Amino acid sequence: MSLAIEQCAPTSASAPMARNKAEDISALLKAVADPTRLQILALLAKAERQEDCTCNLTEPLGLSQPTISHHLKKLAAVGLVEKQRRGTWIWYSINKERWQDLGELFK
Amino acid sequence: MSLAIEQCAPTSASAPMARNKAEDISALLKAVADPTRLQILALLAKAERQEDCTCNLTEPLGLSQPTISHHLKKLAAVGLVEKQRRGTWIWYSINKERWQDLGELFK
DNA sequence: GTAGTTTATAGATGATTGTCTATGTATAGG
DNA sequence: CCTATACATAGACAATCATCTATAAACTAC
Repeated sequence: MSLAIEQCAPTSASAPMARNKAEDISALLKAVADPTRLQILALLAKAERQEDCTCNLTEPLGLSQPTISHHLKKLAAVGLVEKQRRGTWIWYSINKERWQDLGELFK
Repeated sequence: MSLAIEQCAPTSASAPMARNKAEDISALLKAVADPTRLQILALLAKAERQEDCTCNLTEPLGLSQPTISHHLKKLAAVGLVEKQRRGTWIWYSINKERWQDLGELFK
């Protein structure tokens, strides 16, 4: 009998992170894991009063208005951005609490 | 002439985040924005010596071995996990520097 | 060499997704 | 009412992706 380099004991066969929880976190991360949405968030962050309307996002990103609307909806669905109607325009801003939630994930 | 509620001046028509940079960050986030990969990372984090081999991950996650291999490859591709062969087994562990990079994104 | 074990790769398939065009809805001003 | 503007929704399409089965590759032990 030889010296086994190492055993492969099933040490971590314990219960994994609950699937529900993993899916919730994944949904939040998926929302932010898109280059266009990252660009949108960066634009919102540096805009005056940290808010902007859809019409100001289409031109710098070179995308159609429905596409920007689609991305804003995804961001709003997970609470990462908030919308506020003022007259004809709808102003979007980053929800900083939700943003911090993301930071907490990687501590 | 009436009182306009608000002007919609194109304040943030300045240059957005570079597309290359947005795509790089997006690639890193996509790697972690999957429920199964989040579960894998959680298992690695709480395993003895913070490492585990593929064979220990299939059973608690209820997925086939090729599927686990596929996910580990994706995590390794962005540097989030490292692999080390010891005998027949290959031990995977989290790259903590890369993990911290993720946290820095949301500060 | 052969046999057994662990991991990786190839190929297939169904689901999800980012984008577009076309159209609908809501608000403002005459 | 009508017109113009801002935004949302619907549907289509190509690309990406998570999973599987089948097979190959790498290593250990004999």
